Amino acid sequence: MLEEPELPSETVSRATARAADAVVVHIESRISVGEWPDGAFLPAERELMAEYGISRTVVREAIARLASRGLVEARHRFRPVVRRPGYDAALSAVGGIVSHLLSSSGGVKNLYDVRVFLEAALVRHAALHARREDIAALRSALAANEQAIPDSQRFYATDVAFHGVLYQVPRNPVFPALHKAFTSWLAPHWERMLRSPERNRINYLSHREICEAIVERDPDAGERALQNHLGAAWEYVRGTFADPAADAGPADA
Amino acid sequence: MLEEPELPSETVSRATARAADAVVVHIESRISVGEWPDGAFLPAERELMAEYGISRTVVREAIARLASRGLVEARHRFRPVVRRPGYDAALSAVGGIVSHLLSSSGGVKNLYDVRVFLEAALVRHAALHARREDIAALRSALAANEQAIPDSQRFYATDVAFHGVLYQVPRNPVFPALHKAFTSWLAPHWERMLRSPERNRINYLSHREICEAIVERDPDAGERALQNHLGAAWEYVRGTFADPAADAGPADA
DNA sequence: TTCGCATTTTTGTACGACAAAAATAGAATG
DNA sequence: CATTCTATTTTTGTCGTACAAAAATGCGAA
Repeated sequence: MLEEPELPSETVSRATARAADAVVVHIESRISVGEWPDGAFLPAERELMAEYGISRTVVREAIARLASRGLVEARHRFRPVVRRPGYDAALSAVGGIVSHLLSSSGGVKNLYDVRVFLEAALVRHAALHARREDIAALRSALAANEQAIPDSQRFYATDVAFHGVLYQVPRNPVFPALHKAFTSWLAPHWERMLRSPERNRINYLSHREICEAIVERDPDAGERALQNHLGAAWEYVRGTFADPAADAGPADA
Repeated sequence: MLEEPELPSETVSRATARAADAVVVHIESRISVGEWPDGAFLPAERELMAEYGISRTVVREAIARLASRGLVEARHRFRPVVRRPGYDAALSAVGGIVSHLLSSSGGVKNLYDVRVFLEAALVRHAALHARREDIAALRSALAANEQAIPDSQRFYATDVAFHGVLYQVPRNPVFPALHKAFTSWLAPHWERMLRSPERNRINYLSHREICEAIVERDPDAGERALQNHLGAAWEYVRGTFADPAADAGPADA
């Protein structure tokens, strides 16, 4: 069924294209066409060799490139698994660089500020456009949050879930993906943050304030509450990493 | 059946990691330490072979992985160039996946909506926090925009620049990187959009409205103006790509 | 000096090989 | 019969070598 796929090299206009590039493009198209459904195994390397008439070197390079682009998930010594790209796959692809950026001066602060900025806008949006089911989800998450106050471990999970509801309100799949990305990127710092039921209680009250503002359809109050909430949280995580430039902020501990 | 196989994605904790992984990590550290400054050439493959005592296969895989993460820029048949990762490098790393997402149903709309959402928030922020120099930059961009009305080519550039000023106001390098990413991702669609001096004039007037709202410190008016502006633009680009799900919006041409 | 050409280096690709891990088949057991 | 353990076959990760083509380099000529 698969005759020589002809490896057209016109895809890359400049310079002589790598052989692997054409294979990458072709496999990409086969994936997006649906020849291999999400979760399917890619053919063995030798099979692809035979199909495309290329050496294993090229096959491996092509697979590596596909893996780096998130279209296949290649675990060590396992057959590559086809992954239809999603918004979270896209964001996990940046994970590597982001980890570098986070270790650079001010990286955490920059990323955190973006999160605060985005989430403040999300609260405004929720206050103006949240539907009944959104508010129900928010209240449910808030209740779970309250019940978890004594258990810091569980509180963190419900905390993340509460904020996650905000990302679901716009009904745009990019936002939940962003939420996942933010939490996974910033999680290392949060986990080092000292926790306590008292601290959890304060955070819970902030969540309730945000929730109430949304219910009251008051975007300004919601935005203010969220900025206070996350601003206070920043003061707590600030000490968990050594970043000389982090002190550039309001100089008070 | 995919049972969750405990996902051992810890890069190097497991000893069974790929040989290339260790090399990648080491080279990463050498780059971030500054052993090779930005723009320097990476040593030849054979040299790295000798240094790390590994085969060329592994060297090449390591370089490919570094390239996919944006730490080196490997052009065909040229020595890899070291690139200190920045926020835009991070976002260009997602480019590959995003292009797939854009071709999927509703992908353009989702991304565009996120842009509108973010930019609306940026306008609010600018209206509340723009400094004198920000407003000067905004006015300057607006003037350039006005002068470019007859020349659609140049108008597009000044259009992008005007919106870019909004991303600079928060003084957070993530935002300009996002602006670059958005424009490059959505550019193919914009370029196919038909343009005309009349259309340019309308867009310019929208820009002026946004600028005035910022100067007047009126976030609500600014947000409204921007949403009208980008909403109208969407109606114009909507026809430039064939996406059946794009008609889910208000059904009028 | 600068330009053009020949030589060397380096990259891209191919082929073959082998150890180790995974996948599979087959035998032993209840 | 189903199940578990074992042996065999695949498959992957890595290595080595080889060679064409492109780039880098050096060298001679104008």
